[in-house]
Amino acid sequence: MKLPAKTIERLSQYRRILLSCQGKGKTHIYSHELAHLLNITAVQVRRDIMLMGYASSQKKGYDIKDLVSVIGSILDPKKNQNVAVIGVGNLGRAITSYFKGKRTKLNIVATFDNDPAKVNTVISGVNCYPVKQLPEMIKSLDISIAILTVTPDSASIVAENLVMAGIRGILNFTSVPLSVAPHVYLEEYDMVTSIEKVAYFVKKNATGT
Amino acid sequence: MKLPAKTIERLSQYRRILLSCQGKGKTHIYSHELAHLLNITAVQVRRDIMLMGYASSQKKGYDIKDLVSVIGSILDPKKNQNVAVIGVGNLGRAITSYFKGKRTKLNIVATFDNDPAKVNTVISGVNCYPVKQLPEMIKSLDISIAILTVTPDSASIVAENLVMAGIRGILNFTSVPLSVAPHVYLEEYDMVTSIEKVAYFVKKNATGT
DNA sequence: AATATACTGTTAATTTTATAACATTGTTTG
DNA sequence: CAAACAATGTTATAAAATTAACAGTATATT
Repeated sequence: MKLPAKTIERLSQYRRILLSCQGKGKTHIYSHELAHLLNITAVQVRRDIMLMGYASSQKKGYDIKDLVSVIGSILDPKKNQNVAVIGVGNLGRAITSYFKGKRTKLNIVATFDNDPAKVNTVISGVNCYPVKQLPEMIKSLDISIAILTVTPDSASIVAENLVMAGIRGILNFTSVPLSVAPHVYLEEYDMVTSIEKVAYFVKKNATGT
Repeated sequence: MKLPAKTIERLSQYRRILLSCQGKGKTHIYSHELAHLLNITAVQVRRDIMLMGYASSQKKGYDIKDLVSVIGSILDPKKNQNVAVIGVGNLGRAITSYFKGKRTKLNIVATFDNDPAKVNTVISGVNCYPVKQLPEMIKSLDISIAILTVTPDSASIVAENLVMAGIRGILNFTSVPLSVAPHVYLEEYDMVTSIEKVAYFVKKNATGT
């Protein structure tokens, strides 16, 4: 089964919404309800669900528990995937604390920083190691995914080390575009670009063009 | 001129790269050089540049100064656009300090928080106001864009207040999908989704499918 | 000066993503 | 029970984004 990348992104969002509904005691949900909560169309919801191969048994909407389980069977790994955050600045801390405990199969198990004041401290329950120890810790903790929140000047070299240490996926929050071997999945996100994009469309709306 | 949203995102990235090259004394750049630095194709670079309506005068590549100026003429507003960060947690701080001084026409002029310990402090040179003062400050400081980094439970209500106060664009970093009036440009980014996406493709690569 | 080279600018084709259309089916209602 | 209704599942169409193809042109080369 080969799902579109955009569908994968939405599955993650569906699940969060569904879990939240479940927490409120809801057991079933209509496609248009889910759509409304995410500001997308009901067709898109149904199509995504169809692509997963799930079909609602009733006309009372989708069974939330089933849906969560199906999404989990697609998104979640069989065995745990371990994640590291490289760079314990404000952003690294935000991500670590934000993500902590969000998913059971996907855990942040280590953070890394060069600052001696940060090394060996505990951030949201996760220990901070010196960047120098990246290779050994990646192996010993079986870390497959790295979240990169270091300063721009060290981004490239750290990424290189990550790849050499055997990392399989990188989520890059630095402003430096990375280049990695093709077997490493790379996702980049840049906040300044997002802000500039919003600014552009705000300006565009204002001027009417 | 109506440029694709994806092109707008890339223009922002082109500019950053170009400015960095300029800082190194480079005056001209080939499409394939720029492409390589961003891990995209040279065709895409040329196509984006074409869409802007710019043409290189020489075969020595694009004049960097000209390109930066053309991109600026598209992305930058005539008069300053003011930005506010709502929610001074780790993420809010990260964004504020990260963005500070990055662009001349786009400035973070205020932060907002409910925590009395944070109110009236200065974060990266920007003053923090109580959330209660949002409406008046948005007007008096002429803020058109808000970056939302509050806790999930208050995201919706804060967004509503922002819209009522006359905000024109929102960049939403909370995990709560927002719904705003159509005249407000909304961009959402969720880190957990990004991490889960990376995890999915790492898993998928590993299992060979 | 003619030819090869290397790059750009543009149109065409392809791929990806989203939307629309519609047939199907359970549920409700008169 | 039959008709109307409301929801889903699926195919078809449209829109957006990327990639490919190729013509055009300045520069370099012999």
